[in-house]
Amino acid sequence: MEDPTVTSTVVREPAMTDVARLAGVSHQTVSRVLNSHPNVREQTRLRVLAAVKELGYRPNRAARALVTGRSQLIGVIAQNSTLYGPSSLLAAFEISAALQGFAVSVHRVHELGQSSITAAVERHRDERVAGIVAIAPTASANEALAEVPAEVPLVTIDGDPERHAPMVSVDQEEGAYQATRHLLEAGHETVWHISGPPDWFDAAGRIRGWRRALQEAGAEVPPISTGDWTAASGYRAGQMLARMPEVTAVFAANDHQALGALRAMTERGRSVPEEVSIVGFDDVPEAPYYSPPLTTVRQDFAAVANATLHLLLRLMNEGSTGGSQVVIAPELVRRASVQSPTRG
Amino acid sequence: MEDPTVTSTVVREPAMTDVARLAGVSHQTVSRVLNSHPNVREQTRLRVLAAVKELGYRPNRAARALVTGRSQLIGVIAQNSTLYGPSSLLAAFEISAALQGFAVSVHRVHELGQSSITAAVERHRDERVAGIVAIAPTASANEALAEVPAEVPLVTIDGDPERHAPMVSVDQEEGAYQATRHLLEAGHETVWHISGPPDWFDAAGRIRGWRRALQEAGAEVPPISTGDWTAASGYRAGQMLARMPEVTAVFAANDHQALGALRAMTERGRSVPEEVSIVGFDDVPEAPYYSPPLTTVRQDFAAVANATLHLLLRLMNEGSTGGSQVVIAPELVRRASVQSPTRG
DNA sequence: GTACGGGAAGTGAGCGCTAACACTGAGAAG
DNA sequence: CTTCTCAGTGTTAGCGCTCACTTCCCGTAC
Repeated sequence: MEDPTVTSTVVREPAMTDVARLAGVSHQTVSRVLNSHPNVREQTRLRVLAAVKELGYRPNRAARALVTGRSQLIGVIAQNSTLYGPSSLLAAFEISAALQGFAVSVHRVHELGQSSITAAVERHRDERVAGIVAIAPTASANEALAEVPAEVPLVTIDGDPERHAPMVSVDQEEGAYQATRHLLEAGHETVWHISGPPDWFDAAGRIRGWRRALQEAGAEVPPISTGDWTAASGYRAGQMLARMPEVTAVFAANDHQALGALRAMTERGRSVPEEVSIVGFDDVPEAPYYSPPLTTVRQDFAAVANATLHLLLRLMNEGSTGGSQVVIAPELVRRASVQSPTRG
Repeated sequence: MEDPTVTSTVVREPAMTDVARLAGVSHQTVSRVLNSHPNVREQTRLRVLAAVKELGYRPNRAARALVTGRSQLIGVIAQNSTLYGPSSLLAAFEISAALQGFAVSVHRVHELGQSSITAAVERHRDERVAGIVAIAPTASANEALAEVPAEVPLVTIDGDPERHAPMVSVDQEEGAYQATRHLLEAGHETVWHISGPPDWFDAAGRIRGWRRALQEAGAEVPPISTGDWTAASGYRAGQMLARMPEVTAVFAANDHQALGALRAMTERGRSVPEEVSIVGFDDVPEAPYYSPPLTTVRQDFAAVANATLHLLLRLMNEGSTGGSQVVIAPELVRRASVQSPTRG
């Protein structure tokens, strides 16, 4: 039989008062040391730190969050997808945030409808996150975000540029413009486009850039094939385009659609780039190994993530930054999928 | 001039007591309603719910976490990568967790060394997460995890099977075995392997499966080309293999490496599948659109995510489940990159 | 000498919640 | 009619922190 008073002693994690007792100071001094406040004698500071280490003390962030009303947590809303762009972005953001000492709480929504976005925002606010980042590439998502009270620090990625709110995005229009110009300059009479889902701002921006380049060059603007970012949709679009002999240049709204189109062309015996040139968008790591290696437009996701975090940090500290929007420039990457058309 | 007592009133978020006051009950009753405790009269319940709605009350999870010692948060440790496997897994897990009402806090580590894993665990424990999931595909990561105190609910994905701990993984060896058998049955004398990084358990398992299939068939076990999961490394390995006429069948440890090898073969004029057959692993969404469409092994990440969550939930509720390990079976997906060798 | 200033601490309250316990009243059991 | 039970509710005490305030002490100015 053991001593009941001993067995009943719950093994409690050390709290700030335990550290204080060991260091021979008050809990307030421990708090000051841990939050690197000034006005603590160096000698005291070291004594506290030693006690922290000895006890293996771990500050309770829940308690801190309770009293300050803010946790050191950034809430991210992303969609349920393994699309290259959004998931690269997410990974990059998590890295950036960790570097600044923030943990990241991710909430995936299955669809970008208003209600699920709103629910995700609510969930994050329950958690008393310090700020929210939303990857909101569609209009419906942006409508939901517009309803979020202004006091919630919120930065949108790839959102509606018309919404006057803190936002970071890649200049899709510019990227698409460059891609299309590149094909035009290679000598193609016009460029066909396999777009992304039209309710995505990215897709719309790429369409605008493509169209602007064609119009500036006085080229015909052919009908658009609409895809859904998947290789499968690019393949279906490619099957159509492959049948039309006048198609010599295709700009796909992302690399995976470009791959699908490539495959369709190959199957139909239209060689790329000899007969048909193709340009993608994203520069996925595999793009150099497609057959042929894909010319594409690179987006700098790390830069987007960084800009997002810094915008959010400013928002959290200063309350408001107006509707500052950051736009990151994309970059054309030339590989082997573009060539001058063989004159009939 | 306004009444100073009014102007000094800070706009505070409604707390449980505010709801209680409005509903004419005690805050404890509100708590009971919100946590769906029994022994609350239906009529009272409705009154409370109405008050909650009217005030837009949002329970403070930090306060709850403080008193219960646990948040409704699951901490995930993943590596800094956009590798298809890990990121699909992560996305799938976030979905599963959200379905069960858990938020997910993700911590990305840049390397899988002991110190960074330990730091990530500590960070999550600070946060008082209810449980931790670690995607820990290397030995060093597993060593760090072995140090985690047993009272922390922890489930490892793709970890060291030798470590007697709750773990979920895909049967890599079986998948590789099937892939290799498939090539052997097509008539190839032996199968060359482009492996993943050897310190990854997945890579090691695939090597074992490949070797077992060869040995069972009495085939020669050729030297391994080691890759790092990227298409670039597959390409480099492929450049070697393409120069060796005796190479007619290649099993790449993932689809991206397979793509790189494919590219190298094509560049060297060795047609796939006519001269060389290739099998990958993962079944990335783009695999059907490679040239040729890639035969590969599919991993069911949603099943892994689900199993992980349920194991973790059991661990959280029951304290221990022994070292239960769940293994998910992979599935061979036949496409066009495998063919019988052309007899010289 | 007294007064003052400010660095270096400590004290007490309270953030919003849950757990434990106390209480109430109505119906069942004796 | 008392006693018991138990559903339904209230009361109280913290959880572990930070914030606002107070206290102490020493150096300097007058």
